[in-house]
Amino acid sequence: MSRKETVKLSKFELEIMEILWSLGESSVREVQEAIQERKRPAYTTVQTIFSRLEEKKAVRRSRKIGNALLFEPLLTRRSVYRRMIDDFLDLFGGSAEPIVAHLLDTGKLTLEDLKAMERFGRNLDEENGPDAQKRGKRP
Amino acid sequence: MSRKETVKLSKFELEIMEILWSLGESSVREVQEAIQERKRPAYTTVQTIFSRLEEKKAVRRSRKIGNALLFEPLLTRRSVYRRMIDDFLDLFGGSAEPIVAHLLDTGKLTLEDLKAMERFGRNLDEENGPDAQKRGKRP
DNA sequence: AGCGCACTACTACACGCGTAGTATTTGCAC
DNA sequence: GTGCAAATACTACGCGTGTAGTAGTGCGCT
Repeated sequence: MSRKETVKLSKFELEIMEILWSLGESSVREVQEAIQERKRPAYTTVQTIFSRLEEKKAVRRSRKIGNALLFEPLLTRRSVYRRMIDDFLDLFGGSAEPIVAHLLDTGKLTLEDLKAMERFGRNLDEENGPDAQKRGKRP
Repeated sequence: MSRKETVKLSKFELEIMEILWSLGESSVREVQEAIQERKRPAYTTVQTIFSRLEEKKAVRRSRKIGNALLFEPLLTRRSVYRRMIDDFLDLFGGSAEPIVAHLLDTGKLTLEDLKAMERFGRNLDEENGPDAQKRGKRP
């Protein structure tokens, strides 16, 4: 029953995954440089996160280019979001009401948005592949 | 700009606050015993959380009954929820869309719910007071 | 007035996470 | 084939959090 399939990711780990999802298979360097300069951590810090993501089976070494490893995501954005949202809802006893109330309250969401969303379903990514449409494997 | 007025609470701290909000001014013992037996931690564990909540100015010692301190919340549920939800949304780049999509997706929320909520506004607590309607201060 | 039980105060510890340094390896250019 | 620049591997540390033990104190009953 309980969604335990997908491991829990920390805030920073999620950020790395987010970049991996958008770039697809990438090196540590590429990911590090994709982080906004203002909050870009040391190279080794990003490396550490990759190790942890590896332990968690959230990414895997896909291949090696020169002396650099390339990593690819093993989890989909969708599954990770599911897990995060479910965990979050649990904080409120599983009820979505407080969240939605707040969203409506602060104007972050309107009934119109909802109707629109229902009209033409979801736009989260599909179950597989990086969301970068085309980006041939670099040689 | 940024909602920094209200401090960040951990999962367990939130649970304690939740109980405090529903019971109003209470002792450590009362709160500890209000936790479902299955996951009830040691008395001193609850005490520790109270200390931390005190440091964070989330509660304060209101008075003393016998040798026991009574605590009362200093934050409203509403303000804490705001903070939590805003923090959470930030994880998704501030967009509510993935969350709502997921909620609709999993049936945790329907358009009907939304319409109902809009029809007769919010039912989070008002800006002050415990939400236990009547419960005279015990002598 | 004395004593015990409950409560408070203080201390501890392990684990996750953000953060990064140092040491070791290795591909590549010459 | 040798050396360098860059990458990897390993180690470290401080803070937050969940968890609780122990030492000290004081209210209330007899």
